[in-house]
Amino acid sequence: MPELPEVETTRRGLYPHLVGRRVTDVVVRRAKLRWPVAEELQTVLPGQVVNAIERRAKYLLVHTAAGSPLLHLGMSGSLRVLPAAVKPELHDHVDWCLDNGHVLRFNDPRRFGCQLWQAPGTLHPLLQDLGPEPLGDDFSGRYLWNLSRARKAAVKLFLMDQRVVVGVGNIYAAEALYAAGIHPARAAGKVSAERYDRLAAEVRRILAYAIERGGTTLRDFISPDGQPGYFEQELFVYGRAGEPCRLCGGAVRSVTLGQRSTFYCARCQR
DNA sequence: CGACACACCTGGATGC
DNA sequence: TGCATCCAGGTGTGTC
Repeated sequence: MPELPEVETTRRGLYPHLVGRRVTDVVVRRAKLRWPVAEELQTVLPGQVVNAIERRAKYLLVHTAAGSPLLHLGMSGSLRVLPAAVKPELHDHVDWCLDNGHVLRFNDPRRFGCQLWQAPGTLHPLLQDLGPEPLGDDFSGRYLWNLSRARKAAVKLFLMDQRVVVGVGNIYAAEALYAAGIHPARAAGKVSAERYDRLAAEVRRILAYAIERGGTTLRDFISPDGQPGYFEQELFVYGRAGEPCRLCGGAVRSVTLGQRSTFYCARCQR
């Protein structure tokens, strides 16, 4: 369930358990993730102390003096810190053994995630073409408007393009467009500056709110429990095809855009 | 470049 | 109950 809020929640949850800890060993049970687990995870990481955990887009960078593991959770990945004695289960692909008797355990049924390596002083190629952080100062309605002028693609696909802005996945793209009153299939180049201002504001508001709500799942990193509960109740359109729009009562519709399900209200979004 | 289809993988829900 | 089909929160890659 990793969209940007979940990745940020993961970062915050891992921070107190990892920073200052030494990695003593790395156990790879299944190396074949989206890409093979980087060799450096086993040849360089053991012995290193974690200095910080950074999030860039939906990636996590675990900084050490010798380099930084670059992690992505894909569609189904999760990271937890557990006592080393807890037996690994199906799809627990990688363990980082820590110097306090715990392990950082990576579980990912679909294996779309990855564990790569960024050498000190370099920027990993996967991070090179990313757009601005949606919660940062470089992201604004004006920025979106400027970049979109010649674009014919649907505004939803534009918003989900990680070169345009990072971190907006299928759920939050639908929710932000709904909140901004913009039809997801509208050509990106035909959205006005004013409406992009609204859209940028809604993206920020919704992501920030979700991160705030994600905070309640921090305990999961020690004792796994249920899923974060914020979305089911708080989504306005995502996954609600056929159900009434919470504002106008009209039926929420579903269409496919860019091979992804897209939900919207035809009355509230133009 | 931009736009788009496809690929990667497993599991859960649904339908017959 | 068993089996086929469809769908899922991401994103790099290849083609036009």
